Amino acid sequence: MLSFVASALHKRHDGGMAQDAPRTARERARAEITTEILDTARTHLIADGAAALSLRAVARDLGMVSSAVYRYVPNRDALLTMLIVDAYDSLGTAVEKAEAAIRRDDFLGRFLATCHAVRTWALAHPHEYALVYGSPVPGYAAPQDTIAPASRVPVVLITIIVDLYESGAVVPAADISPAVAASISPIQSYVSGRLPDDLMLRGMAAWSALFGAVSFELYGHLHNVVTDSVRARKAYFDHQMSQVASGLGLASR
Amino acid sequence: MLSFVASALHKRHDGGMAQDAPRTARERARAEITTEILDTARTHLIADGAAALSLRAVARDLGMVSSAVYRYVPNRDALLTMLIVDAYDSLGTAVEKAEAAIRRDDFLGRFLATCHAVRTWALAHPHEYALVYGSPVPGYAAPQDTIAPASRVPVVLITIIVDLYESGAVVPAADISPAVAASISPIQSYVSGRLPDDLMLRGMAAWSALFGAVSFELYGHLHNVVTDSVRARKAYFDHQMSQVASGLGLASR
DNA sequence: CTGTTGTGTGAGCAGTGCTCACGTTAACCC
DNA sequence: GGGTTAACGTGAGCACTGCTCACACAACAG
Repeated sequence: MLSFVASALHKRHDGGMAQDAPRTARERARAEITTEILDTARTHLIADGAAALSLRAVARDLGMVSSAVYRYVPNRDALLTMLIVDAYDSLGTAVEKAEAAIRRDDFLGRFLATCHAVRTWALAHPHEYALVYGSPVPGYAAPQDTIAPASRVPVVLITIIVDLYESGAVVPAADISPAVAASISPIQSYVSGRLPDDLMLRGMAAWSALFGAVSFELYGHLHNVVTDSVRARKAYFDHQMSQVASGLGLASR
Repeated sequence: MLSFVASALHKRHDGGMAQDAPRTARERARAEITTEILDTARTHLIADGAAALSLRAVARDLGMVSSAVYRYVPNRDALLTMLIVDAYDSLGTAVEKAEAAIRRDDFLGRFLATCHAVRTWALAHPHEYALVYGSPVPGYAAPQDTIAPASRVPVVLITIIVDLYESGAVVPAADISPAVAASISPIQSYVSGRLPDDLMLRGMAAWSALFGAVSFELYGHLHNVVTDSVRARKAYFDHQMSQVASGLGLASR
């Protein structure tokens, strides 16, 4: 189940959230106003995208003066970071929920459910997807707070592959070159080498292909390439992900 | 060779470029200043990214007043569009050149050369790559001028696959569902059905996987996943693209 | 030579992120 | 309760952005 991975990844996150509820009126107000700021910021993000998100506009909507929001948010970048964490978490829960609904021994089904959940979420939240998987704003370095929520989808994917591997349904190739094996040591240390290099690499290829496909569709690169009706787009995506699945060793059907 | 595709795609482009040289002094000056604006804009883009590109700053660098550049460029979006076309063309020539250097019957070599050229160009021009393959700015619709330069890389990939197919080295599967086949009718009409649906779909998967991998690396999603030394990143990419190639029916070695 | 058309100028509008001195007000300690 | 401290809200202000407009001037066409 790889629960050890999930717990390790969420430790910091849960720890930060586990602060007891605010006691004084001021702390209550601060927490409330902070979430109000985040909510209206998210509304603006959804409506107009990250580039158009203005701190002053958020302040206006909340009936406060622009400089007042700086009591709650250090600067615009920090606001965006909070929205990034939000988006990762929103995608993460959507994917986890969809994947959990599939019978545990239906590995292909679990993989495809994950893919569909990612695409569906992305189509429903294009600006949030772009904020997270699009080009990072210049000079912006992803802070520590984002890495735990960001790894929720990869954890789901890895878990599926670990389960698949431990079921014995797939035999990994052994001939991975040392240089390639060394290159993925960071991620391998997360799962404590429970997954053979070959399978880990194939999983990462699937991960990369999944988000590549979603990004292409969302950013308009399929224009004049794939018919842009909802049905056609879905049929195309389904087929491509089945193809990716077979590359993972998941028999189609 | 698919030259009919290339010529069809570049017709509009060449047609637009084929205007005779400016005659009057005024026209000469206009052309010269326009390219000067584009050049310094590109310099700013390379240095600070698209979001930080300021029309006023470009004007300052050129020693002219900000409102003067509006005589040459309708607005900021148009400037960005010109830079997008530039970037597509820069990537396109880099890829075409790298692919052309490989023996024509070495299909795997041609594919890998294409992949490497894309990655190398992207690493050398991160901001231009992000402008083109990153999240589109909100409310921005890719204008007609960009589609021809944008298709240069896909044309290279398709050409490789057509050559591979016509060599008889790969046999396509026939059982593509009608819905999936219909979904790719736009791109199939470009190559006039010269490629079986199965191979076209596998080519598009490769295309999508290639840019997915490059984007992940460039946008920092491999952080804490793949060792971030140049060697490791290259080894990882090489392996993943070989994997993609074998999905295309290109025997690895 | 005269009119038209393209080009450069500077002021100006509306908006942005962010800072700062200034009162106010709530929480805390004694 | 009284006094101190720290958080909070305010409005002005700086430097910047995209973009428009009336105006002056130079180059071109007739």
